[in-house]
Amino acid sequence: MNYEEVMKLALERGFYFPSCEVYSDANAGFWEYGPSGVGLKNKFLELWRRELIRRDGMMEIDGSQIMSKSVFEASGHLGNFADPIIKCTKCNSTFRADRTIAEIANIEIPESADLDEFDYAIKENKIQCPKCKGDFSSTKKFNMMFKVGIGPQEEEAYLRPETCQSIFVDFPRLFKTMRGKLPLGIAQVGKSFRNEIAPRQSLLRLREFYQAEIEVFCNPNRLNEVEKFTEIENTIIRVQTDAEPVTMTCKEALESGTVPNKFVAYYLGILTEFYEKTGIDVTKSRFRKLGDKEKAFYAEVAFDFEVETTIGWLELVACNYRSDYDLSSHANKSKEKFEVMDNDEKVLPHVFEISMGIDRSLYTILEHSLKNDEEHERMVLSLKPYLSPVHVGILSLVKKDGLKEKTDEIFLNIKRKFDAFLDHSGAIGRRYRRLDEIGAPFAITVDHQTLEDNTVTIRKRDSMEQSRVDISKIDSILLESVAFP
RNA sequence: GCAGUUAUAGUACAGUCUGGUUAGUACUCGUGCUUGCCAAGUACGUGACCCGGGUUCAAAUCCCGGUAACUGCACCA
Repeated sequence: MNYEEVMKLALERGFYFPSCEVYSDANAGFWEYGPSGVGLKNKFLELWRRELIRRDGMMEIDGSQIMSKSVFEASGHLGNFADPIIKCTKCNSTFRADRTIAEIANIEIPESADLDEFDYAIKENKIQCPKCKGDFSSTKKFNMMFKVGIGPQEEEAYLRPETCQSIFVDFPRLFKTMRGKLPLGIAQVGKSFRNEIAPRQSLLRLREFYQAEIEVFCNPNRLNEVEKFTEIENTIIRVQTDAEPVTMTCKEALESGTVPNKFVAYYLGILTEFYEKTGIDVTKSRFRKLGDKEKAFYAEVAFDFEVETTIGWLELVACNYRSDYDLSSHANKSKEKFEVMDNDEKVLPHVFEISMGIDRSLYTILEHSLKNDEEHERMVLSLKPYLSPVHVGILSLVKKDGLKEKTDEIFLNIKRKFDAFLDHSGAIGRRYRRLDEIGAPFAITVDHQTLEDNTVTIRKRDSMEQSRVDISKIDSILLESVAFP
């Protein structure tokens, strides 16, 4: 299904919708999750915890969203997370100063250069607006971080532009108190904030968005000593270094040198296995190796995990080998020690990061799962049962003759164990269709026979097949069917 | 941020050009009846002109300004 169909479903069925929509000054780039969206998100994160955090023995933290100025001085975000921009005084178009100068005058000025340098180059080369030939204003820095003022003095602090900085600054304490041993994965789920110039396409480019980030701290001298590698050596991944993605096993990726070491290959493998279990079609995925110009300022090697959707390739996860960039920066700035012992060796750990965009992942799951079943004239959201916001609909065939009471009784017995949805009203077919659209894998219907022999029918979402089971079996059937893999 | 397009119920659309009665339709949603396993029928009901200003006796409709969404460009650590 395409973006429009997913959007319609999201609005009609409570997956997500614009923030503050009743007010006309609502800003672009902010969206909220409704009940169905929260259900899906929570279950997605539970799967993430199972498949990555627990599988690899990582620890999870929950840090502050507002962080002090020093953090971002050290991380480089105050210096580098800003683009030099110039604005045309005539038509108001905004351009990147470095790129415009490179394009027109063929002069390369690094983006981190002094602003004077850009102004000088623009003046010397008489560079004008490519659109209207107007003159440019002087160069300014546009920083994508939101600044906030703390306390009555409004002291300078920032909303985090990525969740991982808490992981870096917390690393010394966590390693000491939680009996850390390299390699050590530390994870965090939470919101990040970026003042995007042009937010677009609902969940796909937000100003306030969810990330699930993992930072794996490792000994850079032991990147090929990964025992767990055998678990994923035959897992198939798709890697793109040139024009087209190539399908290969993790072992082949390692041996061909496509992926630099066992350590990175292992995480690309378990990440792919995770996404396969979300129901995203991983044959439409790729790890795209980024060139030097595309990489973030802190990354040494970078792979973007991208998935093909109806609106093109979508970046869901950034995998960056950040080396010791972050820990040494924070060590220098804070004067704290970040080295740790790895057996007898004292090392400043390197970091491999798996930075997942949750909102984009949820969109992709919805797009890949939503099907138009033309034969039965219905939309079906074929979510994996363990990701569905509603596990089971509990329906009475009709309200009268005591069926309602019997249905209520069944609902009462299972509503704390499963995400169950009770519905008595309207035609039975309509109620099935509604459940199909929010991805409920099962519907249990109470009919007249139920009153005689204590059996109900269970309907499966995808096949629409029904079977009769004893009420006493409902628990165990559901337990097995909606369990995480 | 630039350009173009658009903005009417939960959703999709009509009406706007040519200002004028109670803003219409479909689906959805709620209640009743009916039926009794896949969006049926039937009756009733809830629900909307993006925001602000201007023109006018009168503005959903015309004008100006904002905001948002879509498309393209630019941007995307």
